[in-house]
Amino acid sequence: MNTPLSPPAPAAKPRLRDAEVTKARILEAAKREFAKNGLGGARVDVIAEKANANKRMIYHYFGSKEELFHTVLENAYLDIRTAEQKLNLDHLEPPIALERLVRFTWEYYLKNPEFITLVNSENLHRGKHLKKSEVVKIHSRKFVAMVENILARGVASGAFRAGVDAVQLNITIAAIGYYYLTNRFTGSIVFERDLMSKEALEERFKFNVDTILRLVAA
Amino acid sequence: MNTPLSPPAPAAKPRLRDAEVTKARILEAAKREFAKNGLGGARVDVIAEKANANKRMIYHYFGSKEELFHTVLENAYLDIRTAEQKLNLDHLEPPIALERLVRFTWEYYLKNPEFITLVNSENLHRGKHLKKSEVVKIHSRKFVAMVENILARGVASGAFRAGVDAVQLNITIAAIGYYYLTNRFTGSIVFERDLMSKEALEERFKFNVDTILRLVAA
DNA sequence: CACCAAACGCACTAACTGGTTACTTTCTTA
DNA sequence: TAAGAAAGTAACCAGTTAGTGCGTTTGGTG
Repeated sequence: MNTPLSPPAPAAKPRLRDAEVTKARILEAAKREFAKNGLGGARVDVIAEKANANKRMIYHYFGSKEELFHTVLENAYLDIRTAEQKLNLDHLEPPIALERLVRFTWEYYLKNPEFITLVNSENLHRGKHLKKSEVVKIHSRKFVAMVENILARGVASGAFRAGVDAVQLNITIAAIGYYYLTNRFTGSIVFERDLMSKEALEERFKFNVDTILRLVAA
Repeated sequence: MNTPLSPPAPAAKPRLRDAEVTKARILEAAKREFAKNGLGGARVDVIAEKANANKRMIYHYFGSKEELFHTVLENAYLDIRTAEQKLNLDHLEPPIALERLVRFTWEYYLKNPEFITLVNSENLHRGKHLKKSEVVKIHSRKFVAMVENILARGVASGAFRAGVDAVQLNITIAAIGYYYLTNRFTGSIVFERDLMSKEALEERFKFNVDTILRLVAA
């Protein structure tokens, strides 16, 4: 592509107009706005403003508010599934692998609170957008296979009991972190403790690891 | 109040205009509409129509859309807490009591799906409405005390291990049911199974009881 | 460097939405 | 039973919202 004397880095050419960069800015702003207010509560004008883009561009690149939401949601799923695959749990001792997975899930939710809110919003809409995303299903299959592999190796080594369903385990690992964090506001009120203090988060994480390991223990 | 010859039952006088009945109709319609579309997505006109009441009445009785939501949410919490208290778990064997609680929680979520969506909506708004509800806190304290009692009796009888925090246990019991049901749409897509079939629900319930009993087992 | 497609911006609209004004009808009670 | 209070209604308003028509600017290419 580059001539011998041209700058080597592709990023060295900062164009004033760049469709990809603008799209990315819109997606990032949309993720935040959708996460903050839900699909119904999010405002297209606010997304445009936060993205430092013209509202017209949103319709040019994404067609409609719903299609924009669809893209944001799909990206969010692909992001967490990709990160999970990078964990490389297949070569670890099964109990260690499981603890790593519980930790990863917990920390991912903590660092990416938009993920939780986007998923909640999608479920409020009965999963109508995600249904169309074949690519998400493919990635999810790999993820389930990963957990199945850990379970099978654990049973073989005698560390785990047999008969634990990988999907149920997956759901449970997600649940005990997700619920705590998505309901952190009402939870802090109902239980009259700050569920988000550093100590509370640490305590909950340990509790979660304990819950999962006891669940599969031989 | 009644003269000796007047009808004895207070319900025997069906008035065309009854503030309490109208309020109740509005609250019921609002619960459904808020649960279906969230606070932001719900439409006051739709609530009025579904309640078979004039929109003006909503503002007359509740002041604003947000105050209406507040009332609906508070009622939802009071309803589940009241039902929990009626379980009368204090005289049962601790493991039986815990299983009953897991079953109750699961079935309550199944029969009252609006509860989950209302709580999600409230958390999207950072708990701003529930904060004001002192009465909810009082009921919640009783609930935590109930679980503490079960745990203490279980430890005393040797059935449970010591050191399990009642609040963490509460959260976990709620989480494993709540997450499964609130994310039933995306979950059914991602895991490529119908999570809401009769068999799937039965399987999940058993898994949940198992999870909790293993968690507290001595 | 001329050209044209793609990127971008402004100003607009039709439909909607929470909330209100001004009014009528029904119920209660002195 | 008269009268006032409470319940209920219809029409309306001002601000907002997703979505567009159309003109302008930019940058790559022959």
